[in-house]
Amino acid sequence: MTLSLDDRVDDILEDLGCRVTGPRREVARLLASKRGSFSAESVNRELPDVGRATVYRTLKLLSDAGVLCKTTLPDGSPRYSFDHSWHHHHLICSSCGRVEEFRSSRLERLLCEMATEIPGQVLGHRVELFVTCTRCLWRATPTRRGIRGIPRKVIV
Amino acid sequence: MTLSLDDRVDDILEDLGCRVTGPRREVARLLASKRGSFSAESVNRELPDVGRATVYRTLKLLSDAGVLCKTTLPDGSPRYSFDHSWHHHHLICSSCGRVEEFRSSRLERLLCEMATEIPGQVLGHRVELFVTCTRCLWRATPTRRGIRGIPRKVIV
DNA sequence: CCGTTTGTGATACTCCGTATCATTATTGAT
DNA sequence: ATCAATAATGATACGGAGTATCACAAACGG
Repeated sequence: MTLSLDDRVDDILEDLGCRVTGPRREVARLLASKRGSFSAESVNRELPDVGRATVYRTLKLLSDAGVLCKTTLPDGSPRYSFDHSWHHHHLICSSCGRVEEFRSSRLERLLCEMATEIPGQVLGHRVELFVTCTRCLWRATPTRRGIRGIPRKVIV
Repeated sequence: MTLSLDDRVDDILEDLGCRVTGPRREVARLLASKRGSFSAESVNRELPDVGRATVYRTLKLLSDAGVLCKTTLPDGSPRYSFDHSWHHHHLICSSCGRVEEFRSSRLERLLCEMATEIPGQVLGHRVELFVTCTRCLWRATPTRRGIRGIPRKVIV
């Protein structure tokens, strides 16, 4: 049973030594209702009573706190999504912008090894896979049988 | 002997079926003098006689043509750098923003394998390693003996 | 050298994010 | 319960990044 952000904000803010305020709760309540990824501007639009600066400040706060994480779509536009606290990477649909998480221990091990061979001090990494998600594939060429039969032409 | 962008623009533009114009040559000449990565706005500032729109248009043109490639710094700000035409990834210095290229066939093979296990159609990928480059490490703790002795605490 | 086509630059706009700053709300202490 | 210290807010304005528009200028093929 995971509490939604809506229920956890107060604790999160207290843990950070921040004040629990109305606007921050409003942002959290809205975010809790979001599935997938969203833009800062959408949050701003959907909360006309909360100042723009406060929206951005709160998103940054929650990102720094590890509650949200920020991704960049292939076209450069930023998206926020929930960070499920374990180290992960993103599967980004180039078509609809949907962001999903993935992780691969093999990938992590390899990157960790590579870090020892790289000049300078490696601080972290980011891996993004650009995909057409199953939903978009489906929309493009709907088949009774699902996505079976669609060629997997992997360009990497 | 590699010709600098300065010398190649005319051919590149002709290959693309574009006209060879003064402003485009000016941008190319400036880019040729750049080392590492740069922002669109710096190009704009350094070429007051070339319109802002033209600068952006030319950068996009050269990016689409595969001459430049666009990276995103950890803070989200875009940077352009030369694309050395082979598939590669970026080593980004979190401290000074310097961008270097790297590639690892092991990494490519792994990502290619992973693509078959991922739902949806994988179109491509992006891997970024965030580092403190040797130059910045050196500036932080200069030693007679170079960067030897600096602990490699890899957080991945 | 002339007309078609492409490119240019000024302007204005959107989005994303931050700085400033006077005003308001939260909070710990009383 | 009240109060002062402090943190947060929202309005405003700004900077960077990028695109749309459109009258005008340049390129180049014939």
